[in-house]
Amino acid sequence: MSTTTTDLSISALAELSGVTIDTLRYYERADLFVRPVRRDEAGRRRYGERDVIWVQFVTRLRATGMGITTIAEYTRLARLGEVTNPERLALLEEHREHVVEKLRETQASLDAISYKIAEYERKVADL
Amino acid sequence: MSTTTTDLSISALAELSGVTIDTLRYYERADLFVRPVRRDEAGRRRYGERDVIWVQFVTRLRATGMGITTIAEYTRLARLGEVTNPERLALLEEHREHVVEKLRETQASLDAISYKIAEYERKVADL
DNA sequence: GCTTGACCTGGAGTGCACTCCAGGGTCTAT
DNA sequence: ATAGACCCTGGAGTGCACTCCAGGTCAAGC
Repeated sequence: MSTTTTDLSISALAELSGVTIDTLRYYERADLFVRPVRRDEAGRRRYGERDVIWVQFVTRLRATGMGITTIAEYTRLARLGEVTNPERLALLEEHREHVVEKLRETQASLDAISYKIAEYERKVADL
Repeated sequence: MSTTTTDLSISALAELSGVTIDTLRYYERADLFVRPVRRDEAGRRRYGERDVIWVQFVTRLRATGMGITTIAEYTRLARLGEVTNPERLALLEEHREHVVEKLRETQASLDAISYKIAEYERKVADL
């Protein structure tokens, strides 16, 4: 048995996660990995299973609008270990509130747009 | 009775619509008004009721992620009159699809985050 | 042994939607 | 008639999240 279950190149992780190679490198520079990304003998990045899971979660955070610096802060806490669980919890809870609120607003705007669409449908049909 | 029901200064419209003065001027440059914004004798902008309604709708479109150029296209169609109703309808319907899809994705990501929050709650409680 | 392809680095460039600025005009109240 | 508030213009600057680039290394296949 090997110490790392998975062992992906950057292009493999890119394909798997839907994040581009450039963005993966950018995330690394922005300190969004909990621990330094492993390298092979030639200096190429090798990602393990935990990296895959991490990137997927980062993607969730991004998809809900969390900024890079906030994710970096979350990552920093994760690096410090279990003691920071309460802080990480608080951070995620606050983010969730933002997202829920944003969803509400988007839904409200969508309703207004749908109303407008209904108007157009009526007008177009009446021709 | 006057020909214009409302007659707002740019700061009044800004306050009313929640859009900054600079952004209102920016929207004007970007051609997001159906017809030229009226000016008083001194060259200052005067907004009527239709402008208010229009800006509010533009805000809905922005809030749901429609880009400035697409709104400009929608505006261009509006300028051409009722004949473009079918095109405007199509444009809004396509946008609605995008938004609905985006909402779905955001909700899915939010679910993943909520799951993570539940994990943290469990861990923090178990201490 | 040489090409091909994947990868590396630091740094520059991009697109978007604002947001700010300098320098100037005008209206109102004191 | 002077101060202060509000508005004007063209253009520059900002923040964010990528995205691209030049120039180079390295391993594998022909």
